[in-house]
Amino acid sequence: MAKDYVLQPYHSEVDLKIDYKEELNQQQWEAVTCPPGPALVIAGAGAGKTRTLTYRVAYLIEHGVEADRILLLTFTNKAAKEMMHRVASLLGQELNSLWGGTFHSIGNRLLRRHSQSIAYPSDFTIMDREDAKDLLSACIAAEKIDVKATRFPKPDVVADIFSQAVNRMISVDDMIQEQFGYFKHLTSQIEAVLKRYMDRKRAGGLMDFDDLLVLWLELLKKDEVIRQRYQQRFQYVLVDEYQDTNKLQSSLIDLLAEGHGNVMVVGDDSQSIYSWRGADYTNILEFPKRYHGAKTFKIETNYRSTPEILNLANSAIAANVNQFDKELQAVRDTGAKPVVVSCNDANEQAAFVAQRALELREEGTELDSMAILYRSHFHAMEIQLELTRRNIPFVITSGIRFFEQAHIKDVAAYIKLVVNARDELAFKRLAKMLPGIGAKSADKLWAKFSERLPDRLELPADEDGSEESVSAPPIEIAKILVECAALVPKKGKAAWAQLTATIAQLEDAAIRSSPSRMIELILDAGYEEYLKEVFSNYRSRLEDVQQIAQYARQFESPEEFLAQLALETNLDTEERAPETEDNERIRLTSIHQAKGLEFDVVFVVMLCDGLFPSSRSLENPEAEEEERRLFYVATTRAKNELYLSYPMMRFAQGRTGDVMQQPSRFLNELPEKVYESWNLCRHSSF
DNA sequence: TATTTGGGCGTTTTT
DNA sequence: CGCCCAAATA
Repeated sequence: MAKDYVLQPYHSEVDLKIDYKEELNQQQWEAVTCPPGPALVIAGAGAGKTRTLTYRVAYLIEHGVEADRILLLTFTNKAAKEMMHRVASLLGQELNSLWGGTFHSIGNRLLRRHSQSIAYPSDFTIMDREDAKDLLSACIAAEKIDVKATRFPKPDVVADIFSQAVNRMISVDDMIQEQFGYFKHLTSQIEAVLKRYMDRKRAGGLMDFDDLLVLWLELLKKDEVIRQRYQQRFQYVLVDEYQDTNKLQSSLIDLLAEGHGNVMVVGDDSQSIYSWRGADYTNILEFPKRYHGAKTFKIETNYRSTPEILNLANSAIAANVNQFDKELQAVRDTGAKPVVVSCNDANEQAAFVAQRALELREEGTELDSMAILYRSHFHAMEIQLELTRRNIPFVITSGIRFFEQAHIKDVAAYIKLVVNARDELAFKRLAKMLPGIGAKSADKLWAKFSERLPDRLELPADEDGSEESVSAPPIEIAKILVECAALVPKKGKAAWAQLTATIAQLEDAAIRSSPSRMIELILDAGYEEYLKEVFSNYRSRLEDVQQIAQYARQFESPEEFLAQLALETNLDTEERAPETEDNERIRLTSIHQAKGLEFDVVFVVMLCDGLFPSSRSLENPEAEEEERRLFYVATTRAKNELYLSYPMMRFAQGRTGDVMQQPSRFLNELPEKVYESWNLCRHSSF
């Protein structure tokens, strides 16, 4: 323990670039300048969480800590980028040696360097959710389970069982006992699927998102040399959104900080909204117990919202039992009361939102600083239509993320196969794009193809933990494809030959060195034709692919490009194409994705019981509390104006006619004095 | 008969 | 968009 380790400024205090006392409030200042050792910062919504963390990093660096001794863990790529950017601009210098990123991206970085220690190739492929599901389906099929007769869980559900188990660090058996009791009798079969799934992943050099964390932890636990190396390297560990970490993530942090205990975690238990992903907010509640002598800082001054909005937010969260005591203090001047708007149906609600947004714009609020938030992506249907109809520009962070769209994944599959010939999923995806080849033929082709791949070399254990990876001699994929041609149905022969030729060109060293050139080649070699045939919106998809080619220019190898592609599931439109003109757009987003953002005006829509809170969450009180925290997150995004709306009727699926909706219980819980009511209903009988 | 392909319908939240 | 089932095709 570095008890008497005192931070010494590089220069005398007067020479520091940043005047911490001046730029921070008292509570923030205390956290930022605290001595080394464990620290818990409880920062309410809008209290300057990011600010505190970035100033802390700057403070450490200004006090002589080398940037590469700091590890900054965040929840989203966006948050990571923003923080790195802010620190750099605070200090007026680029900080390339500072390790900052999501848990998953840091895991990826470490595992690439030390893949030998966990018996993986360094060019392992990262699977997204869909890939993982496909592989899981294949495993269930291979187990010869009669899914109909046994009512075996769907691949989605199996994936969830596995994921929850690893993230919470419990066995699959326990996981089923606890939350999937109705599959108890299938436990041994589910475990058999898991075994097969793990074997297939390893055989194919594939990792799912969870593996990036699981194997990272395994690496540190097993390999003492590597563990000590990183424990010594990262003298300061800082974690953002700590309330959303799960057991696996907190174990990683604990292990890394084992020697020195210099961990600063920042979070807000009231904003914990990821328990469905295994997040456990007892991590934050019990941090002081786990880290003896931890200092706790509370930052409770809210600079973001008007007192009226805060008032509503505070009363919204009051119904929750499990939380730290804290009271957000408003410092802003009084503003407009939040409005609860009842509408006839979703169309009227959409009309209201559009209308109000236009009025506010007339009054001088830019569309850019307005957001429409909802619980689930499909709640935004009518609003999208209405905004399109009225020519109001908008950006939507949709349910399907940019890189998960079919055409992007198609292009990636070519590159993936060239990089990693054992990638079963990439192979099958390419095969199924050809005419006359469906799931069955793809299976057969893969069986033939994979049996012809050379055995993987036994990699020698690496004594000094060198960062160089051992590379096997390249596999000539095109050649093996030719050997499989006999199995291709007649209809697909020509296309198979073309695919073979394309792969051969991609394998060529000159092309292979540039992911961007690879993509251009894929387009020219027939993928553009394919796009035209298959998709009605060919133009926009082609543009997407061209944009990807552009984006790929910054990467020097396809491996690097693919890793980034897999981890940045969420790259925004703005980041892909920096806006040239100032065309302002209103933002549509799920509340989960709006976390950490703020807007002058916020509309929260579809506040119906059963939609928000979702009907599934009403089954247990803990889930309901989480939904309430989600509501709290939504309301605290607003700076100046907040509109909470709900339709009285909703078109029912399956049946004809409309179904009556009850306003959300979260609205009913609010004291009437905290909001104003607008009733847009034409029928006033209820 | 074995597969592929097309159409209809329902969506929690994400790295 | 993906999943599932029914019709079309080899």
